[in-house]
Amino acid sequence: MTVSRAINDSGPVSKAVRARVEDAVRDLGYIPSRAARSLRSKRTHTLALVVTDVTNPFFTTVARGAEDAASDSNHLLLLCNTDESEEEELRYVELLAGQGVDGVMLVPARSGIESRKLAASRRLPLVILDRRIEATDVPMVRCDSTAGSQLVAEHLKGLGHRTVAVLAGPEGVPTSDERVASFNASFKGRDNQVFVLNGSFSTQWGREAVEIALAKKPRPTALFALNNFIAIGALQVLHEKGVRVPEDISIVGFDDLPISMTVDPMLTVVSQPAYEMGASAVEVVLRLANDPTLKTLERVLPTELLIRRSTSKAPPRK
Amino acid sequence: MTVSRAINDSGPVSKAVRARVEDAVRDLGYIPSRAARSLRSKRTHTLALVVTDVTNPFFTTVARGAEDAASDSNHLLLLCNTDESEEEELRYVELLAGQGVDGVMLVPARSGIESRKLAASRRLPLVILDRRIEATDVPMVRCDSTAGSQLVAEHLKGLGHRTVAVLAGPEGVPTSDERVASFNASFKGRDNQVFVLNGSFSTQWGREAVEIALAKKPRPTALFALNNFIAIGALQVLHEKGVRVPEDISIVGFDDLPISMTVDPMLTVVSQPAYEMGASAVEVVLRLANDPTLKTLERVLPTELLIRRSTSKAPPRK
DNA sequence: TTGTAGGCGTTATCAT
DNA sequence: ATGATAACGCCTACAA
Repeated sequence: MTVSRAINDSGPVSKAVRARVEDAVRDLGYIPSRAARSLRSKRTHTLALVVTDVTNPFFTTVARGAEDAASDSNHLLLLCNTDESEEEELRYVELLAGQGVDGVMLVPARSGIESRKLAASRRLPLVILDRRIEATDVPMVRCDSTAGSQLVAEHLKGLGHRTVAVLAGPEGVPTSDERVASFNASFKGRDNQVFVLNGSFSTQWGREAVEIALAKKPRPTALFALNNFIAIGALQVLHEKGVRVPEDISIVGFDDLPISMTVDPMLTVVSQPAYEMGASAVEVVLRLANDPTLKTLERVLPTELLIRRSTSKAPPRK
Repeated sequence: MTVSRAINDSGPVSKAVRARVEDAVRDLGYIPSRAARSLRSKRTHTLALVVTDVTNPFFTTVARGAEDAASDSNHLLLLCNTDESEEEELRYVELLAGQGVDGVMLVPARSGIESRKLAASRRLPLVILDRRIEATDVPMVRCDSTAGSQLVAEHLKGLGHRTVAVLAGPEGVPTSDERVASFNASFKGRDNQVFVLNGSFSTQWGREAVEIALAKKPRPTALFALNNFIAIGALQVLHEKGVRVPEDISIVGFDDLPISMTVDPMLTVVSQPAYEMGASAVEVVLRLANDPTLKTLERVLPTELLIRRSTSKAPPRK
């Protein structure tokens, strides 16, 4: 007991004893057992980040922000990948609940309804990350996708584009649906036309989608890719086919690639503060852990349109 | 007790009782406490991956490979970033030891000597990842950097290059030193010359290093960047200055960028099987956890030289 | 087939 | 200022 007090500064300990304890700790290489501590305190000093795929530079950056913030507050970070699967998501949340993590930051595959129920029943602090869902009883940390899509719509309209193909993610995934909806709403106009192509958030789909888009009549003069992978897949195919960007077709992406990963950043994109999102989520989930009665809050981080060289005036119409 | 048996199939339980238990589990949403289990069993079903920076696509991919493998064997994965700092590394390993993780996969900042001592004294299964260190008592999973560098040396020699600048990482970091050494050894030749520029594994250093390299006399006709960030930084500056690749200068990188992240992969690189490395490390660390007497083994994965468009014949010498 | 006792390593609480 | 006791939730060993 005295040792415990000495180590944790959790009570009075005489100088002499404290010194003896410190010596012993050093000599024995003693490290307190987290398992035992957790058993007593119900705290594991561990947070979990559940994303769809860390391999996506956007989530990588979120993860780094989260790990830094977690580390600052003396927590460890568990990383989980769901690959957009609701079953995987639920499996992880169950595992994490049993693990007794202090909090979970979740990028929900769909509505996250099961995960939310489970977390609620286990009093597991849960924060929804990146994606907006229909719920008022969960804290959310996300970016302003709506504003981002609106900026894109304005930008393209301003350049005289009338026909745009939206290379979207899976129908039903909130991020994708939301971006589609707000783009549609803002782009609406007398003779403006939008083709929405739903697929997946992958390079492969970007490659396929751009082929489909190019075959549409009338042919779109601009593309709006709803995430970075889709944008890259599309650019690859355009490059291979010799379709010039932006002379022949304009393209806008969502989610920037880290500057440290591109030689010649030319893609006009909506960029999101990924690192801050991760850090912010940790802050929110820890606050929730310390005060479960916390009024659920929604933190919306600003997006930004970075206009680069992949967009230009629409060609004159015949 | 009967409940425990029912849940874990660890002893005889009558059909009737088992059913009742299952019902109760469902009704109550009961999930066993990992903390308590760990306290008894000394197993946490958690592994840790300690890298220098997840943000590096190479480590991102390693992490994904590790998480998939961990998940397959029913383990969770903790992620830690050291930013090449030995203190951070040791801090994490201590934390992880206390946490009682089942194993640690470590990309050592330097020699990892302190971490290894600590792990050994705590009987914490430890696998060294990616970097070769001077030690025979630790399992290692890494790529054949030496062979990779040799391939680069042969390739450049074959193209007639005589003067090469190696844009290296920090002196003392095994990966960097090893690549430098084996490149030097293989490139050696009558009037061949190598400038080694030590810095850090960052885009920023790539930018600086290329400036230094271009100022050298005689001016190098080829650059060898020892990781992907350095290569990108170098390419950025070359691009900005209008130095043409490969007409004016050839460049080779180490570590590929995921194909899903480049529009026009043009960089000749030594590519490493990052995903397999992560998966392999999990396999090794789990084997070690199950059999601490395991003869330490070294698993060396093959590297590959992907010749693309950033290298070409050296210009004729005056 | 089921149940009891005890201990894993901590720490809150109540003595001394 | 220090120590004894008990309990966190689980599971091994041993009865019944």
